[in-house]
Amino acid sequence: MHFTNDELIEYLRKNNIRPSNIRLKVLKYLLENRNHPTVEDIYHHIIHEIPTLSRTSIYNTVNLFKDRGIVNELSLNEKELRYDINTRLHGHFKCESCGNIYDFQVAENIGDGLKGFVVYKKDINFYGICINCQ
Amino acid sequence: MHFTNDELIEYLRKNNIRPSNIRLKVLKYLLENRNHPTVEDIYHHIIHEIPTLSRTSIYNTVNLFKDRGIVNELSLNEKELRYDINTRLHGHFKCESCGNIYDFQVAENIGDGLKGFVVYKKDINFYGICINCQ
DNA sequence: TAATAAAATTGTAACCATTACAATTTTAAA
DNA sequence: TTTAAAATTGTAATGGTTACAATTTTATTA
Repeated sequence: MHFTNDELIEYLRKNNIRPSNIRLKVLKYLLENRNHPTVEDIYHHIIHEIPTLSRTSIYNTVNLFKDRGIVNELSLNEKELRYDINTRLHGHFKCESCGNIYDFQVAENIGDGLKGFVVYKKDINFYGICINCQ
Repeated sequence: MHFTNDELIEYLRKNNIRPSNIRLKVLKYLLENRNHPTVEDIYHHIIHEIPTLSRTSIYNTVNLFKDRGIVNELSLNEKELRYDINTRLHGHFKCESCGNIYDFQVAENIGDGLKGFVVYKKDINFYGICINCQ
């Protein structure tokens, strides 16, 4: 999947995020890879294009994206947090053997028992051994 | 709910955990309160009964309980981890207003799409505003 | 265009829950 | 009692993330 600069700028503007060089590159990476990267992953990918890049800028960027609702922060019982550009409801499976993270479908009515509760974030994370590691 | 010492000892022995004073007190606290406490919560509750108690002992104990499968570790996007003596499948709802953590039912067949995957941990955590804080 | 303000970026230091580890104490076994 | 094993303790280290001030870049206005 490939996104033009104009598409990336539009994506950010629609979500009330001023486009900047760093933000466009982070967004592009998230959209074109969709690999639930850590801050370190993102940093290493972009440092080659922006040699003065600071890790703090990546932290600032993903936190801004999170506040604006265009990424979800994943806490998968690892040391580092991960970021997911896919904000539609889905589950994550982490293979403890190969480390891969798989998306899986989840019924929309999960948690419907919470009547009267306002839910604005749903984390569904499974752990185990994936089919390729058996 | 109240547990006798003999019941607590039996509970640990059945799960291959040598009973000790600290372990019995931690287990008793988890069973009788069921409030998803942090290490700090547990420590503060027991320090009155064991003045020489060390935080490390609480860390050791909850990690041992986790390894033996009698508690689940909850990562609810807080600084601290929490521990839940109820290891049956259920979801957690964290109210961002009052901080309360609610259990809720979850269909047993959630994640059945993961055919061929061995799942040994299921985390289902929701965040929002509870019915009492609206 | 220049001057000014606002926003973005950077780098360092601090934070702090958790773990590592060695020393001490307690418990169990012989 | 002796000895070994296990449990507990206290301190130091870890390391991802945040705080914050300084610098740079971008946008606005005269």
